[in-house]
Amino acid sequence: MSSTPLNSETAAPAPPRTKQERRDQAERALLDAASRLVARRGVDQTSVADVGAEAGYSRGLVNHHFGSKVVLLQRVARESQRGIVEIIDGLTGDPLELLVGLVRSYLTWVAREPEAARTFFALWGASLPEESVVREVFVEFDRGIRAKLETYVRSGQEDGTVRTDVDPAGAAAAITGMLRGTAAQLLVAPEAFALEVACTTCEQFVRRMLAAPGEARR
Amino acid sequence: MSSTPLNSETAAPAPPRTKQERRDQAERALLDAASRLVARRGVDQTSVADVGAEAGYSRGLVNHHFGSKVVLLQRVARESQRGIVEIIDGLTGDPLELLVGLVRSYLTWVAREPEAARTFFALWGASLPEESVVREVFVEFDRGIRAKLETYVRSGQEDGTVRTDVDPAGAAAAITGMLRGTAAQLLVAPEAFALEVACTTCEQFVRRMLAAPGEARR
Amino acid sequence: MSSTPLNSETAAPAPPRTKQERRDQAERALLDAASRLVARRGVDQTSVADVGAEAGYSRGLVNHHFGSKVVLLQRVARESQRGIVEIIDGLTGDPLELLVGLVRSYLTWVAREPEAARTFFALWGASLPEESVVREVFVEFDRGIRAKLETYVRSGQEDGTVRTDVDPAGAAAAITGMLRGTAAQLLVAPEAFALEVACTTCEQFVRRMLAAPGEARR
Amino acid sequence: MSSTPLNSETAAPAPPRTKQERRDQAERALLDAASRLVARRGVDQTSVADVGAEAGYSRGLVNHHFGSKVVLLQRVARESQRGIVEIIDGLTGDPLELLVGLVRSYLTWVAREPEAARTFFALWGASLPEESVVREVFVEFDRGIRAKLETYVRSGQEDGTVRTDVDPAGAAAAITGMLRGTAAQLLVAPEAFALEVACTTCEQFVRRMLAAPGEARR
DNA sequence: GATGAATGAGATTTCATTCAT
DNA sequence: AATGAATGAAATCTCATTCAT
Repeated sequence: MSSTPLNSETAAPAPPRTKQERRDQAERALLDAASRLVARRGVDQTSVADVGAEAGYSRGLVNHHFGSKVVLLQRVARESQRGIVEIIDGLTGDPLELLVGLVRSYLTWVAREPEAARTFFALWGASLPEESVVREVFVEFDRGIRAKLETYVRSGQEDGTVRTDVDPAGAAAAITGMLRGTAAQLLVAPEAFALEVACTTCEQFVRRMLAAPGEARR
Repeated sequence: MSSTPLNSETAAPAPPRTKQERRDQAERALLDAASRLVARRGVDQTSVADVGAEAGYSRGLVNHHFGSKVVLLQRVARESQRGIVEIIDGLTGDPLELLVGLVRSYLTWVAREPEAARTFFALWGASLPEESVVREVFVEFDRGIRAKLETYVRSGQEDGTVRTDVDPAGAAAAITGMLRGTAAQLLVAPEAFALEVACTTCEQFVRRMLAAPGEARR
Repeated sequence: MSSTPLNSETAAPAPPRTKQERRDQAERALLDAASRLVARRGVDQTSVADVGAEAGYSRGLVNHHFGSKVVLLQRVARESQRGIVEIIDGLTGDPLELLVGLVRSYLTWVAREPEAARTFFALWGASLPEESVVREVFVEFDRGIRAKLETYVRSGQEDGTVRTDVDPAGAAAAITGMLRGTAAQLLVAPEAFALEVACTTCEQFVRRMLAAPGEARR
Repeated sequence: MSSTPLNSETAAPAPPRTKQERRDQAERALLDAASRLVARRGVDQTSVADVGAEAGYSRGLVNHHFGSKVVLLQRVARESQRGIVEIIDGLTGDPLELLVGLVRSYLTWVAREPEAARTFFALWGASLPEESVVREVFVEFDRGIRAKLETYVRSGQEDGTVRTDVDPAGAAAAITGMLRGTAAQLLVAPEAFALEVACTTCEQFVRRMLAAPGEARR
């Protein structure tokens, strides 16, 4: 019954007062638990009861909060995409350097937060069959990512740092593909793979593909 | 539209005489059925009973032949990888042209045989969670693919068609990643995507990355 | 034939209020149903789905409550042993009379409650193969039973009612064996068998074996 | 086509010539294999396919030879009873000594041939539920065993070595029960049990129960 | 005589979902 | 808000049996 919220930042979250806070806290725990389990076992091998237990709650809480497993998965999928969106939105510099910089940010994210990355990739992998329930979530996501990269290519072409003989949409798709395909290889067999080499090589790819003749070559 | 059952190639195979023929024919039918269903619904949403029925046999035949679902999936995974191996092994020309040619062969394969490609990608997607039962099959496959591409890059460097400031292993991983990631985008949302543009852009990527200064630029 | 539902003991229990009550009631019903079915058909011919249905619940409830068939069977086995434990613990008198009295109590129990007895014997029978999942339950039970009887023999030897040239452990095993083997014959073919004669003869066996010279002979 | 049956006793059986010999040899192998598997895993956990394989033949041979699993089991059950019949029929001496001698023969048989004994006991155990398919085989067997022992008791009473205040049928049942129940305890937990002590004690039981006053006491 | 391909019923188990507490 | 008892569909796998070779 104490009303002093001391140490609320560093201590474990104090038991929240309001229903809304309790609700939000449970939802957060469920989403995190689902994320971990999806990364570990995959979408279909993760049960809603497991998610509840992993979150420290009951078997029934997922349905109570999300209504169905599909809704939970779509929420987790969208949350898993935020890591990548934040990377892209956090980049700075002129368009060419931004696109080159994306390579390193993306691939080191996978190495630095493999669990979060694996959640994203497990869900993406589950979207590849024709009738996947998360497919639509990734259709939208992919469209958004490519649109952003396309914009950067175009503005690079406008400010002269990017060659004009490159198709912006095609380059966006190719870069997206290269990063995702390389990151996936990394997750499947981390030990078979020199991150630093792959990273540097991908940077070269992007730079040589896009850099206008006047730009520095590496 | 011909109604003459003369064409023995397209008609249903005649009932085989020997046990071995029966076994082989059933196995073929089961693998093909499993491939179709995995492409459509994914690994976990495909039941062994469905596979038997889709193949025109009984519910129990998959276990009779393969012993378990896992064994079936690993067989299907390995078979699905053969399409890609055949593409790579079918390429000719000097190393640089071969690597550039790979791009078009790979991406048009996906467009030409989307069902076979989707089988491969659905299984690859299923290999991304940590505890996937098909993971090992793709670890080996990826290693083999990268090793082949690395060899091509090296021999290109030896015969002077490929720049020597490129890391062969890194380039192999990046090309593998680019093709796989681009193809996957194509399968997730074919309508969002101009195959020809993506194909041409990826060819540019490879050529600009690898072509030695003396080589023709496009 | 009374149509008044006054007798709350024999009527179906009222739907319970709390979760714990519901759980206990379901568990009781499942254990009783399993006991009946094991007596009738044996361990392996009893399916968990049958148990659920026989108990008036759904097919899935056994696994919901007990987790697996093995756990259920081990619970049923332990419960089936209680009838015998209660017989032994309910005996009174000096050690010799107690051991003689055990014979009649044991064998009339089999005749009086043949279903409960058959559950015990069906499970014991299932424990005889090398790899039986209930073997351990009977290893412990047998040890306990023999230990008790051994104690009675010893104290009879101490108070002079039991001959001292008898090995207590050996006598415990022999009595246990005689009762169990005789009871089993009774269950296999009740019609081939005069209970009263068998009972009297077994009492003679025990008395003549154990009675010290000063004790009355029958 | 050689006609020299050299070493037919010590060598592996020569490939038999006639169809009948081949048939008999296969049948023998199947029965032995079934016996081993029943002892190890029990009746229901033994599949006919396993029996064929354990015998070194094909999955289908059991049904080819015996028609059904039930028939095989009944054959195995009858064969498993032969060990005990041979023990009883091999005994000599006056009726009292014969019955006392039975104890040692029986219990040492269990210790000496535990696998054969366990086959018998596993099948007997399977006969205890009400609807067992081998029940009838043991009903007959028990009747036969008791009839034999009853005869011995009667003739002992006639020649004066056995007390006349003992019911012959009751004693037959009690002795049968004691031996079977003691042997079963031995098989369930051999390590918990001193064979020699149990054996000696059971001999005492029989002797004290049956010996006429003039007979030597031990 | 022997094989083993094929069937299909049935076993155990998992699990998303519903609902009373 | 949260729990967890209960359901019943569906999954994998086992297996006795049939039958063509």
